[in-house]
Amino acid sequence: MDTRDRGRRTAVSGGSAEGALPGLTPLLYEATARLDAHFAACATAVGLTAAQANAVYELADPVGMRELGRRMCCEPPNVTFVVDRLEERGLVVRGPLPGDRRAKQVALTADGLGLRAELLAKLAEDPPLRGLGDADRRTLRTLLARALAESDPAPTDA
Amino acid sequence: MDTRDRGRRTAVSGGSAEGALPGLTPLLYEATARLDAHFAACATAVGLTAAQANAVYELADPVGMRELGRRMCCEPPNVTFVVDRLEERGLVVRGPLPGDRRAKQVALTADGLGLRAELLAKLAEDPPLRGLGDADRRTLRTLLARALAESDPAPTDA
DNA sequence: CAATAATCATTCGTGCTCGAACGATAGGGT
DNA sequence: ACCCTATCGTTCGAGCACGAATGATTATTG
Repeated sequence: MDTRDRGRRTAVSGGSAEGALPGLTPLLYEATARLDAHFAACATAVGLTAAQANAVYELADPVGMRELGRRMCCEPPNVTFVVDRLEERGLVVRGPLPGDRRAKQVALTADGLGLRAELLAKLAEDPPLRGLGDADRRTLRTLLARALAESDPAPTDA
Repeated sequence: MDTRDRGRRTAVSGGSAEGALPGLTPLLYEATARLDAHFAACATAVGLTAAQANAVYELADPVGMRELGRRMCCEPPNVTFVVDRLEERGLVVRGPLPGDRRAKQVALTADGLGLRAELLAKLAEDPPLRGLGDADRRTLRTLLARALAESDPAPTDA
């Protein structure tokens, strides 16, 4: 269903590297897999791939390719690729970006806007991970934040 | 570093679909991204891609292609692809699987076994997500398990 | 102002992943 | 024995994602 499930390797990091508490890592992977699956299902429902739906989702307003890539969390070549597909289907158009002649501005067409509305509706229909109360969700968020903070993150500035 | 970071779309599922608690979904994605990054770094350190390292990791004993795919959480064509690369490098060999002439058995060579040992050593070196005490880890696991259990999982049987 | 460096989008090559279709073998029913 | 179905691994086509290199434009520096 999803673009590709990234070869979860739940057992890998969850095996010996986890110490005395097995099962945590697989759960993390499973959780993100659920989120991915939900998004991919909504994308498929409106006739898009997950990557394309991601682009459409982020195109609430016209932006340059670069900015779109930033929002999609991917590299420029990938943006070019995905936008190519959307443009072939008439869902977006590339135009000049005012104030910078080397950049291009991507904007949804009327069709694209309609599809985006459909996508948003689908996404809101049945969000996953609702099995927790508000207090539990807060605890979960706190724990995750702490786990990540005390771990070794990617250097904030290069 | 990773094979590809799957276009996280943290904002997507974390935006309106999350209700009154923003920031949970991005944290989940970030956590798995850390795990992926750690694994990919270890893979690169021993001269493998993440997918190849995943296969090598799972090849503790000789298995059929199908079983290997199951362990790697991916589809058969993918196993063929990855095993092809490993076989070209002399890290694995394909042989007949006793008792079933259409299946093949994949086994690590001596080189493959050596590389696997290196990989395991690297993986154990500095496992991520250690920033939590044992009690917090247990809580985290419990919460995740509950969130997933009460959500709508993939149908257990097709 | 001219030369250099930085940035933009693209193209190219490589790798990963999947679904569909294929030949080969295995197993069940008649 | 014979067919029919299921399974095994592979091949093929498509899409996603990245790093490196390119031409066009902008910004900076001398």
